[in-house]
Amino acid sequence: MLPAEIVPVPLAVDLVVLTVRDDTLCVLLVRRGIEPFAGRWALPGGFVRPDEDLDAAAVRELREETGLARSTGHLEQLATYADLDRDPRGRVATVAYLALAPDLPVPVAGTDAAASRWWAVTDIPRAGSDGDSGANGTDGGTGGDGRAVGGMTGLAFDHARILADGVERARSKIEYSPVATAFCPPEFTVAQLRRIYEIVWGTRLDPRNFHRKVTRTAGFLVPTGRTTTRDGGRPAELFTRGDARLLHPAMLRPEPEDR
Amino acid sequence: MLPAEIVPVPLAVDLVVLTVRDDTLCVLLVRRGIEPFAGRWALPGGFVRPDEDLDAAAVRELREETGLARSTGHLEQLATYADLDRDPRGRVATVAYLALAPDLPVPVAGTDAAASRWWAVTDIPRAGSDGDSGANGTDGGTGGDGRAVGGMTGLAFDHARILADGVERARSKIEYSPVATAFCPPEFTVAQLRRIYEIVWGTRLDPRNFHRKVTRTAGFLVPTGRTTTRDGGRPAELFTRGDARLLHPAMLRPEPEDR
DNA sequence: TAAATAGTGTCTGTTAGACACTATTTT
DNA sequence: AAAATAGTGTCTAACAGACACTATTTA
Repeated sequence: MLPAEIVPVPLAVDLVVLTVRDDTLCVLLVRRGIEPFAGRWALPGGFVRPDEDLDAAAVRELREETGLARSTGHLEQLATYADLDRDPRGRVATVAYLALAPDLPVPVAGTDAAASRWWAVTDIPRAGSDGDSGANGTDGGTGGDGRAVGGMTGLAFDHARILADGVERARSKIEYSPVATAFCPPEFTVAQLRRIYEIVWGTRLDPRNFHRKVTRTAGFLVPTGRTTTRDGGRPAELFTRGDARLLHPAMLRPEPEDR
Repeated sequence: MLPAEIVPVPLAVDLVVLTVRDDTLCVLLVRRGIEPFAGRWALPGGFVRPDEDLDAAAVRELREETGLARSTGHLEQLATYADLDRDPRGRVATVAYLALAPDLPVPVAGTDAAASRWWAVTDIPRAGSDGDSGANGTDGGTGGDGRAVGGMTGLAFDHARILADGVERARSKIEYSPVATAFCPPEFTVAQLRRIYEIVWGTRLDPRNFHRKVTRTAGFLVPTGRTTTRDGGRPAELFTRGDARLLHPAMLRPEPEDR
């Protein structure tokens, strides 16, 4: 039997769902419809049901919030947060997951969310703003340098920290694994993949060296033989994801640009 | 208020405490004194107290089980495990931590553990064995290839999987961060550090190239000016840890040796 | 034709791996 | 001196970054 003095805690999963759209790294946020933090923006998530494992709960939440199928994109456990004061209702432990997805149709409103939308990670709503200035969609220009995640935000709970951890994980993981392809549609060009790296890292990459690098790293890309039709330019070859799980050698993230 | 249908779960932390001793990568295991799995070997750990955060619980358990001070070695969150069937008492979520420590004196028996000792990670007790064949200490020769973590083991709960995840994390983390120094005493030689890499990776490294690599990677090592006295050989310079948190460029893990 | 994007080749500097060689100790 | 370990230098192959150049499309 369990010792009597143990206090069990409610167990939740929260999702950092990232995508690249309109040349911006975006995260899916939902506006909370209930207390605590009613009206504030938060990461999508919910409590783990008594009959499901953590991964199953994350997959279910992802489907409920985005309609994303299990096989699309990438999903991995990020970290667990259980600080005593992170939820005013008392201690709640949340297991955060990181999801990377291709540009999706407008998200579906979840069960307990009044609304949901994509936010540029450099332009997270501040405390006090109602966050509707950008209508539904991302606003084109980012105020930041393309790398930082706003420090003082109005996100509910400790979700600003979880988001920052998720973005940092994504930025480092595309260095040594091919998960950047999770941001791409099933078939994609080298230029599309390069834009992903440039946007996630906030840097510029030489198109020619990038092309050589990704096409010659074993298992990264599989040529389909097909090409895209383009407007003004040579058609690009289309690729699908290879079966490599790690990149040897890794992609090198350039030093941050001074600008 | 929390929705009524939420079932709170007991929250524990478990530690994968690794060290290098007698030229072997070792993990600290405790023999369980109480049910479930009484008599079986398990990772040290315990339930999170109502008034402490996860990191605090991990630090407390580490001190209780090993006497290890907070500042020694390295401690980081590994992953969270909450499968429904991982504990016969019902669902228990455990947040696993990875600790890397220098070779320590014989561990102290914990509060609810009948005994504790270091085990070579390649020689984890099997189901059915009582695990006392090696007396107190690690047995010199490893049966394995120096890399695998025994698949079918007799560890309690899902601790074999957690241990495997922890070892894999350690093996990859020393590639791109200087945490291998956490296995070393406060002052150490290049050869000591090289043995750490060789033992954790299960490979041989060229002493001369390794020396050049670690001494020329900015922030990895700080020379103290002192040297060791040795028996038969030129005295080696002593170093302390540098302040780098990431290695640029990373250490390269050689292909596994065929032997 | 020009403009635009895709893709190849070439040069150079850095670094990893192999290994000859020197340096400093104990026996 | 011999043995042992520490540390440096040198050569070569792989690879990243810079960038000239060719290829294939649309307007």
